[in-house]
Amino acid sequence: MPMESLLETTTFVLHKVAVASRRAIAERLAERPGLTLWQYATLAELDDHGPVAQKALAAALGVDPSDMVRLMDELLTGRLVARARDPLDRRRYQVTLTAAGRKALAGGRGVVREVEKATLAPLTAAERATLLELVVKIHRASVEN
Amino acid sequence: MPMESLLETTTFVLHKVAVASRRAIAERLAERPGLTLWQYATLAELDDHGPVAQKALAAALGVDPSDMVRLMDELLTGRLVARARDPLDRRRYQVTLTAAGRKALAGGRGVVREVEKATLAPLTAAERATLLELVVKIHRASVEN
DNA sequence: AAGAATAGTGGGTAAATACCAACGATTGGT
DNA sequence: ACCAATCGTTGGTATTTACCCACTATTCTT
Repeated sequence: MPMESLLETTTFVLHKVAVASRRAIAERLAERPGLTLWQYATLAELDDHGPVAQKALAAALGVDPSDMVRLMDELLTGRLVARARDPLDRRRYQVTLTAAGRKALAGGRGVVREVEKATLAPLTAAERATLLELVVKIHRASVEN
Repeated sequence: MPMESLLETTTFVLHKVAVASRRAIAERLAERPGLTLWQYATLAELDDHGPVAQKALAAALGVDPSDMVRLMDELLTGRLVARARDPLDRRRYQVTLTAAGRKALAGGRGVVREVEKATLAPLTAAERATLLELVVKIHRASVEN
């Protein structure tokens, strides 16, 4: 049998698959709840880990703080998040999800679930779980330092 | 236990992992064999599927034909590939790997193996095989139309 | 109180990505 | 012979990504 060496480099295939599904999600996210992928990720992270400072948010998502500012601008004008100075350290903000933000997030989650169901369709439920487990394992190792 | 919803979206984690390892490979590829990621992929594809026309090459890699032209320019000036008009259809080229191209490809493969060994280190050999199998399965489905 | 460090901000950029339209040369259909 | 389609090519462009530096306001260190 032929070697198919390119298809044997995990990174290459991984990247192709990731980019494709990322694109699919971004497109459908843009039309329905009207969210950017990063906006969605920010809302999700915010929902996962309570009210946090912008910098912590940026670090959690792997985004430059200056880029997080502009992300916040968008979310604030959409009133999807609210900001207040942290009384304990008035340099920091405490960023919180608004009701509208929670609603947008819920819509986004629906889209993500839907698109992933399609892109991961070639896999059985067990395989999907395994895939997630494996990539999370890698991701965890790369984050812990 | 906390929900960690973002880490439960396969696409998000997949993308993070893919981008990170892709970057690592690109950096080391650039210094040692002096190849771009796309140049490497082109050489690999060329090695996998014999001499082919530029358009077929572009299609196989998922690249726009006009971008493939510029890729070829780089590979040609490095004499890593050679082109000749296909005698059966003189619109087409037949692109082939040169000895230098094969050498560069070999170097690239070493780098890729090395980097992947590092990035996939959190996984056992069996898990690495499973991961590759799963993403290839998804990729195949997305390519076949 | 002075100086160092930190959070957020604003302004900018270099590179990568992924396209598109138009064109010459060549071939296939009729 | 004519027209349509195809291959490679040129010359663009819009978007995304991922940075960097300098600055203000505030806090921490000593």
